[in-house]
Amino acid sequence: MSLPVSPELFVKSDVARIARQLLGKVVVTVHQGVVTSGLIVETEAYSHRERGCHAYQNKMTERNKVMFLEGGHVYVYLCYGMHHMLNVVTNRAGVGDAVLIRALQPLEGIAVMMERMNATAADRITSGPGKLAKAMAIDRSHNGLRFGDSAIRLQEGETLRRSQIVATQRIGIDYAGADARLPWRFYWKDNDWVSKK
DNA sequence: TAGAGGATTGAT
DNA sequence: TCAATCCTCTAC
Repeated sequence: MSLPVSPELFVKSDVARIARQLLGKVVVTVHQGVVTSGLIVETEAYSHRERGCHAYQNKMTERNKVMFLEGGHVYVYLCYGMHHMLNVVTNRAGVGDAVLIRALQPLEGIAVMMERMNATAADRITSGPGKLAKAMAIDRSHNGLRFGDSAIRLQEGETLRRSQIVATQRIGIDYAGADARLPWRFYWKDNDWVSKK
């Protein structure tokens, strides 16, 4: 399947629902003519209404300004000085919501991804937000692009049943207090490519 | 303008 | 359990 994801998905519902609906979709990147792609198996929702979010209370900064573009834009930032995080901006322009893509199941370009990861096996090369960005050659040059750009796009893939989706609390945001306990991490049940804590 | 810390990862 | 690594944000 290579149907592009309808842009309406990113603006027509709340960010947690969109995070769930992104499971099974396909991320495709083209870097120096090389195509890589993977099924989304893990996501996290971030809403301007809670403390875990870079755009909490809709506060715009130099880093997060892309989050305030219309849903369907690409938000990439550098974490811990070395890892790039891939996010899908959601909601209408002016509202800072986004979905973090945390893990992929590789489809195309597996040999290239292994090479980029210095891996001798295809094992777990995209199981984690920093890893998948490196494997798919995603960096801050993608920040502010729209999904559908020649470098990065989202396509329809597999449709998951409700029973195949697990919701848990998000990872690595203890600073968010009670909001850290929101069940806004979604993953594909029993999928080997989900990141492990 | 200085200082603290982070939506992670991999090695010890 | 801890270091790597650098950009961003906050406070002064």
